[in-house]
Amino acid sequence: MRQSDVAAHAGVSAKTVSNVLHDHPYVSADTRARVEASLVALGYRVNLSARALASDRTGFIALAIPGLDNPYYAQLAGHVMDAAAEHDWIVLIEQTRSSADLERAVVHGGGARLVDGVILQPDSISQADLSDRFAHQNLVLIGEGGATASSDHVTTDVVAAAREVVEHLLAQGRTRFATLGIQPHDRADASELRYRGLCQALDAAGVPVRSEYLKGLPRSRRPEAAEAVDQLLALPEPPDAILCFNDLVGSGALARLRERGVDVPTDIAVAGFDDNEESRFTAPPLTSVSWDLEELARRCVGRLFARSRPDGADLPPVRTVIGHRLVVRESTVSRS
Amino acid sequence: MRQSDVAAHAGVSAKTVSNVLHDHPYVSADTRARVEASLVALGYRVNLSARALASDRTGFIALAIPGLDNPYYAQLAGHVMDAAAEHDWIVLIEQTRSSADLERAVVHGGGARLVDGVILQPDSISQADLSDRFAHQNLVLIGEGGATASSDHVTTDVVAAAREVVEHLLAQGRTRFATLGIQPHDRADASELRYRGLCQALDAAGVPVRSEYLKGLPRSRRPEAAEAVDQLLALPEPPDAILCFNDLVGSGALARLRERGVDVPTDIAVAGFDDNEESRFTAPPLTSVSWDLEELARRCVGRLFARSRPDGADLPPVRTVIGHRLVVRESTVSRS
DNA sequence: ATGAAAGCGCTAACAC
DNA sequence: GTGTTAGCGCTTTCAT
Repeated sequence: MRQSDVAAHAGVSAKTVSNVLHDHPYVSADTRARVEASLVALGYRVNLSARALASDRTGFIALAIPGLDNPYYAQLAGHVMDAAAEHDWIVLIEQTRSSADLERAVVHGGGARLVDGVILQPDSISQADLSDRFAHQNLVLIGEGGATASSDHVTTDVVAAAREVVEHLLAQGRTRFATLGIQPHDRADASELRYRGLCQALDAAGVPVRSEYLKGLPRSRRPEAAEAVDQLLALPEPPDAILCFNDLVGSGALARLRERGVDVPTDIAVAGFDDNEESRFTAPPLTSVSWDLEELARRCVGRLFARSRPDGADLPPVRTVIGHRLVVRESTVSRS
Repeated sequence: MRQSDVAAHAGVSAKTVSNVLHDHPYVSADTRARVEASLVALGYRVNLSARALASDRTGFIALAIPGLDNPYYAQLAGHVMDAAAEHDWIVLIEQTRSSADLERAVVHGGGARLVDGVILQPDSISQADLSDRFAHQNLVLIGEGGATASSDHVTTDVVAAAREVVEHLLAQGRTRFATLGIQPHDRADASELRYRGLCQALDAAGVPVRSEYLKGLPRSRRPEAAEAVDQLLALPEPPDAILCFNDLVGSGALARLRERGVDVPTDIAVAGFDDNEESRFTAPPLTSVSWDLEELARRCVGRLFARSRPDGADLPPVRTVIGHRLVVRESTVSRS
């Protein structure tokens, strides 16, 4: 049951058992075989607590995300777990509920230094807020924020993505652009950066950005979208396109537009971000930006792994940008 | 940083520090105050690995679910994490991907006995398959299965729920009942039990169960539902009601019916299970069964907690049934 | 290539 | 009430 039991059974010392377990090079083939047989015979299983105490590495990493109720994060979590498993890491999921305090707590070390590293998707605190003195050594930031952070950083190019969506809408002849959950000077970087992409595309096309069309949302979820849609429809000249913070907002907006008898995309086109599976099944299916989440997860875990190695702590911070793809569906283009 | 450091700082022994940390009764108010001051001054944080090694309790519990990509499980996970936090437990999420092997592995002890207990939602193995010799001591089964298991068991009354849905549909004048992902003799208990409820309601009403209307699905998700819907529509006499395994299937079915120009609920009524948030936003909104997931989570964690106490291991297995509620929406009843 | 011994930070008996 | 002592099972120098 313990290593020493296995050692006794195999007629070797505990150290040799440990060597076998860790694929240590200097073990004779003969000894290795005997030890492995005993391992199996006794049904040995490491005690991870003991290993962690002795080695000062726990085998856990934390993934701190706003919440699992957003399918985007749930999917991300799944990919991170898969990527982590490749390095024999177990993932602890921490829901920050978009609380800045909880996000900071995670950066500080998450309670009781029981993780070898942290992957944090900040939502309420901006990159700039994560000043260097707070930076946990083994921290990877996910996000769309600027390159100011001193930590490793795996990000999407959300400005470009937003620009592409808007260019697509412009190509469909749209001119009155509204947003849901996307605003300048938003508490969340993610909102602000989408706004920047919008402006870039509109400025290039000479189409004005009209502030009465820019609606903030208390939370970026389906139920919150409905009221904002009502406000847009109440305007003297309603928009003919709505750019939504993410697909949850898009889903809520589509439902409300349908209730109100507005035809999508004829009257108003709608687009979102994240490409949730649901968006293939909404009425109509929702045009969205798809991120390469598997790549994102692999990169995050990879950075953590690199830093956890000997000398890894000295590596300079790396910024990685992962790809995206605009998925056009019938919420922006009528089926011919 | 360590307890002994705190002890030195406060001028007491490590044991006293430990006593303070554990709210041990016999500590003088004065000593307690001094130790707590030192705790704060030195920024002490327990080393959970050391605590786990010494106390033989890790502070972790595992939640084994098919996958986070189903919002039902994501929501459940959130509730379990909240309930666990009340007992200072940290939740390890294990995705079984509905693999019977992985589910069994979890029951066997989940890798490296690093959890104080396991909450398992079996999907591929039936309750009967979990024979006693496999039963982990601290195991709580979530499910709709029978009462045969020898472990603690927190369950919904899915038979009654299915019966209620069907009674509701019968009251709307429906007579030709189809199913998606619901069949007799299904590998999954969950499917079979829904079927049982269907039969009970139909038998009582004298409405026949027609086997050509019962469609199995490879997986209970949105994409899988479309093809099965096509098959139903191709029948000489299509159904006028579809009972879906869960809301994901319902969502996929609604999308396909819409594409095919079938009016819901006029031509065909559709109902599901789980009451995903999405179901309030589908076109039309989906009638569904809502479980009290928070209660479910609290009960599961509560059983684990009871068993983890001294003498808790001797407690007899408990079976708890949590409530449900039929949420009627426009997929079964036209807005007047 | 293998063994001996120390110690990771904490908890739990038992003594005082 | 508080201190002393002895491990928990593993890794890690350092010998051999």
